[in-house]
Amino acid sequence: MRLFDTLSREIRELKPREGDTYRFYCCGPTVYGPAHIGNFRTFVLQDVFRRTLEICGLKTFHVRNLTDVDDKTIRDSQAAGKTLTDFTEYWTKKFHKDCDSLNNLPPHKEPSAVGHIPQQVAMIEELVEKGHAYRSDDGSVYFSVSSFPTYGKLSRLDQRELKTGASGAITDDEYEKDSVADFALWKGRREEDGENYWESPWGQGRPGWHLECSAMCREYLGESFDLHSGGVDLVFPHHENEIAQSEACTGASMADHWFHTTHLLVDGGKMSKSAKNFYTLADIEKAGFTASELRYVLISAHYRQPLNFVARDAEGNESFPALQGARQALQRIAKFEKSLKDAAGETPEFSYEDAISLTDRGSFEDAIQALADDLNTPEAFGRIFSAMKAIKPGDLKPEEALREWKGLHTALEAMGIELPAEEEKSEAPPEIAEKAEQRWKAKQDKDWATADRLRDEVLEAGWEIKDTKEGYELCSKN
RNA sequence: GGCGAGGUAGCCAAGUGGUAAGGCCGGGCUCUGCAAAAGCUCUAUCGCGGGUUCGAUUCCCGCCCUCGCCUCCA
Repeated sequence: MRLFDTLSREIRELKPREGDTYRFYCCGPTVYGPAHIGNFRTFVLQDVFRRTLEICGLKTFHVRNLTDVDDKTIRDSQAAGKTLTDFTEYWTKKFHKDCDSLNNLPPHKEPSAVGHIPQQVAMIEELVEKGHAYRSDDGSVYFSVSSFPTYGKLSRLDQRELKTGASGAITDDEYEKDSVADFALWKGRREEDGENYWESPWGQGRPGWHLECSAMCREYLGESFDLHSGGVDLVFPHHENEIAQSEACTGASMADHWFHTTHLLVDGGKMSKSAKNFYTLADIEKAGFTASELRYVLISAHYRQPLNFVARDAEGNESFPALQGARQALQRIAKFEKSLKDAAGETPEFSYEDAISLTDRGSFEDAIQALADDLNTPEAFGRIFSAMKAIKPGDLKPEEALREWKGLHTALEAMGIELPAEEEKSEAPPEIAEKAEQRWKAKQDKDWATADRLRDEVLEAGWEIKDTKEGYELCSKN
């Protein structure tokens, strides 16, 4: 598999450092509220990345952290009148439920910042010892950027002029540091932190944000590992600072490869609560769409391209045309899958593990290859649809149909796409079923006026009559 | 201001130095009493202006526009 590397700015072949297991770290969510669809673009893409690696024959070791202590978790837990732990556990559960709905494989390890305070403190001690960090008067400890000559290599900081405080986020009276570029490894306890503090050699306080990832990477993946991942916005400062901490501490190169996903836009603009275009999975489901349909949309653009999530139609109504399109496309694939299944006669159970071990993907090999080439999900979809067009299930021998069926499922598993279940045919209320039956009789008698009237009545009641070769079907419109 | 990404059909979105995948929507056709469903099929010269080249959407230069980052936002 090949993938673009942010550090070298090249598409590079992925090779595990050790054995046949690819070991990587993904920056996870800060659990202080529901994750939004932009967050999930990243987490879904990371999941497709992992699935592709595994289907390409590698084993993986996937670590993703939970940030459960920072300004926001402390602030919002206090506002909610809960302990930090109760508060973050609540949002962690929500996050896991959403990931599950979206069909993301759970990481092999999911460490949390609060669960790794000793490791973080130990790392700071090493950094202080080695002269890369200093304590300030308020009990905080800062990383000295000037002590780390290659600082900025990931974000090409050496080539930028930092506009100090351009984001408006610096409030330099809060903490005392030598240089604006320095960042906190440990934050001295403040009044507003309440009971959320830990003991350390520098007094009571809590770890800085960047540090947790460095400490947990080291704990579970060692000094050097295969790949580190996150959204583009993490390139600077978060990942830059992680590199500085880790490499200053261990002297070893932190990660061989850096994988960053570009942001999602909503209706061409940034998603924000004030613009009322801020969506969570719950919002999508409330609007009548499924997590699977959202997943389709989230991987419909290449990960290094901005993805424009269209929520409003040309009239400005919030009708989610992107999700409607996804629904149609998924239904088309589902129908094709059904026709392959019919042509094959019987089809076996086919799990993700089966997909990993399958070597003959038939006509869908091309789709897998598109994923293996810099995770080109839109190209993969294109190739799936092209293959579907080329295959005539009715003309295939059962064994050929089975082969294509397995190949299709493998391509879908690689992207984590779940097909919609077949439409419910029965379960219509008796009076609807009765009308449909009367309509069928009228049709047999060629009494078109009566037949059409009954069909319209049934339709108004929310059920659609579809004639088939043998008779008719009743489908719920809901 | 600095750095980065991007502008491809109504919408979404791949890709390529030799005249552009795929999906949605829409049109046409087939089938059907009609309809739905299904199948087939049609719809772009790639932001603008130069340059390099036999030839550029693809390379270079300039311009316009959009988006992101510039210290705790995936």
